[in-house]
Amino acid sequence: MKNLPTIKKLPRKFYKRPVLKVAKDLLGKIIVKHEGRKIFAGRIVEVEAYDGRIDEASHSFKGKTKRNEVMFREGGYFYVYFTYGVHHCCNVVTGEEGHGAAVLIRAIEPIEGIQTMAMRRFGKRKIDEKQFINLTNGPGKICQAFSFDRTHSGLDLTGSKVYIIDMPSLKKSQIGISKRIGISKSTELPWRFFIKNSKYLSR
DNA sequence: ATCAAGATTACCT
DNA sequence: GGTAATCTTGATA
Repeated sequence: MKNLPTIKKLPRKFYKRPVLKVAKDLLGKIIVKHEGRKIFAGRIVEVEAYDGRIDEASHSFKGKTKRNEVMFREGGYFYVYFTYGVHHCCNVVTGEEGHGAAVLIRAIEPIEGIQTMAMRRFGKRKIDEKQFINLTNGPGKICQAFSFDRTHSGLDLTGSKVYIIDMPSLKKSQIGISKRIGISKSTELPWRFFIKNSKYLSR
């Protein structure tokens, strides 16, 4: 057997790099969640970088607290928080221990587990293909579809419950860059990255 | 103890 | 385009 693509989890080394590099490199990769024998998976199409050392919009900007403790670990942990009394958002911790940097996953192209995602998002299993783009095109929607909540915060992404599968790197020309969405501080930083032609973006 | 803000979304006009 | 929903967190007293 040769020339078959190898399915490989991203290793610790991938995550322990600077947050802006990890953010761009996460585009096109596949995030996977196992729930018993059910599997959920999707292609990451939009992310934002947060770096607590220089970025006032980051939860970690003012130092370690009970809520953001996971952000200060070494790269490769899953940071999930609850906001607006309604939604969860999920992040990938990057860099070395103590950095307080993470990548917010903002939009995904659903691949596996779509019927269950539809159930969680819209209360029914059968949805029109047209609605696929509304399943996971926002950070809160992703967490609803995948059932990510604070109990998943601190999971090791090199483990077997939630992880990310390596995929070929994208060309630079396929990646779009913009300011981040929904923040009120450090708004000028161009730290949102997305796959240019994707139909599954949050906006 | 109290309070304001929040890395959002859905639904309204 | 505007805003209600809903509750945790972190800051201040």
